[in-house]
Amino acid sequence: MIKIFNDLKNKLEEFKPIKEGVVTMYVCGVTVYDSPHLGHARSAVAFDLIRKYFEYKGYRVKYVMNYTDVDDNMINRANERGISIYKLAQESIALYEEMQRALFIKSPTVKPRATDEIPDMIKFIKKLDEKGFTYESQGSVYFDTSKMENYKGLFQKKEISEQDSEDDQFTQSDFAKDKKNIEDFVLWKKEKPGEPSWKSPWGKGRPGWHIECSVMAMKYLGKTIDIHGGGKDLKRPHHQNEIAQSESVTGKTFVNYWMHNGFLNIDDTKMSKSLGNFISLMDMLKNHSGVFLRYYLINSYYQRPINFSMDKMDQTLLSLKKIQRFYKNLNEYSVAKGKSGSVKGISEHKNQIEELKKQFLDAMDTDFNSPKAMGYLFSLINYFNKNIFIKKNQISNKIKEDLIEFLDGIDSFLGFINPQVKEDQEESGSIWKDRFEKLTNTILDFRKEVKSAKKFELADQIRDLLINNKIKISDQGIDYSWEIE
RNA sequence: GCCAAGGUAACCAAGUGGCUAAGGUGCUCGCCUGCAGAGCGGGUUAUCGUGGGUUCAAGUCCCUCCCUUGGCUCCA
Repeated sequence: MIKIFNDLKNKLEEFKPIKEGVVTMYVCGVTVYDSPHLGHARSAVAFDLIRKYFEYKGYRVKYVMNYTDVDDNMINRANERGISIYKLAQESIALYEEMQRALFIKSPTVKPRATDEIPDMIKFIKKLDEKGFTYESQGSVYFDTSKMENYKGLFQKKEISEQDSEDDQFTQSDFAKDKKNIEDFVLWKKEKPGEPSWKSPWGKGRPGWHIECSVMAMKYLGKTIDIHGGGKDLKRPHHQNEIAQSESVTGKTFVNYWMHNGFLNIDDTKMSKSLGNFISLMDMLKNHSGVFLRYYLINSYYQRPINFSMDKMDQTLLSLKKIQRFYKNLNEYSVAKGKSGSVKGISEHKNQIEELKKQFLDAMDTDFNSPKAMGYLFSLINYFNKNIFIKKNQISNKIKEDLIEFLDGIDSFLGFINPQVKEDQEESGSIWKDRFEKLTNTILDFRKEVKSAKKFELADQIRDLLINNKIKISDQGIDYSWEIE
């Protein structure tokens, strides 16, 4: 049974899909005016993990993630660069999808673009208009939040008193005068010179920010969807407004479970270009593998903020290596043949393994608590190192195969236990890889001879040369193994 | 100012009422090694920001204060 922390109700709830065996999931995507940064990666990995975990548990997942390709940022950036917003979007989407591939993020089932959905948005606003939830002001169409009961209660923990609301500085906003209520939001924005626009019953203009998500979510997933996700910054007003307009149109619950991922800060500060601590994901991938970044992100509970800093990377990398090494050791482990092992011992090991597997899955079931689950994975590793790997033939082939199957299974959503698979996919057929391996082996075979002859000084020089070229050597007595750092 | 998120060991990070507060990194000792590293094993540190309160029982619930970060409306 999967439990989800529902942000709207602020509590942990049992997940019950609308349709048995199917999960409908909508996640607010990015505004495609720039290359992706670490914060985008965080959100993308968090919801990818959730999506894939559902699939691991046997659900069929319909996963929609939109691209916002028209808004002020888009228009400003396109004008700065002297290109169309369409071209800007194409470029940014390409980069975003490159990031997805690097982080082993499965492509969403549907990836709609706002500008392709404008006729549906106009229909949607018409319906809102017919039901009396809108008004026009200065050529734009607004949603009248006072027509909706409990609008202020959405995602709100504490009641704001009328007095506080009156005192807020934003009541002096330039746009406040166009609205009836300060919380009202724009559905259709009147055309401004030099901006892209579309025809509508209210004149030329473009859609407001919130409308696109409601329209696309309902179009592809239905009037009520199981899960809606996004960054914590979208809770209010974006998601609040999505609920308001969607439920006003349909009269039904829009979303059953709301989920929000925490921010990613850098050195205790928000990433921002003006502070110069903006980390582009493409730059990051030059020095760190996508597998590793994925692991780093999954090591935090999705709801919590991550405080990123470069010096944390090293300690995290070491723990990842431990997992990957375990997987390798397990595959190479000699199991008990016939009745050579102690039956009692084998059954004890089996019980311990089953218990830790169960705890791992329980942690994942409880709101996808990946770091907690990782704790149990390490307990499993430690149990093996301590009780099984020290001697041969401690477990049966069945136990070994079961565990490998389990690890391969969870790797379908973790994506970092067995990096070999992914690397092979990328690099298979490369003659350079083959040649490089042969060359390295030749050098190390030579070093082996040198060591046998006890010319240690020369052997150490060869070792240093290779290490300086990022080839990590592990000596086991006279034998060796190596890998690229 | 208002709103939101957070403050758990040297560092990272779980734990939201109930056995000795997961796990990782670091440090340290041992095994291994020609040596080093890597690896493996043992050991190691937490009055859970502060002060009160509720309870048989609180890191976990309520209140005070302090600190960090973010948001404050056609910015996402």
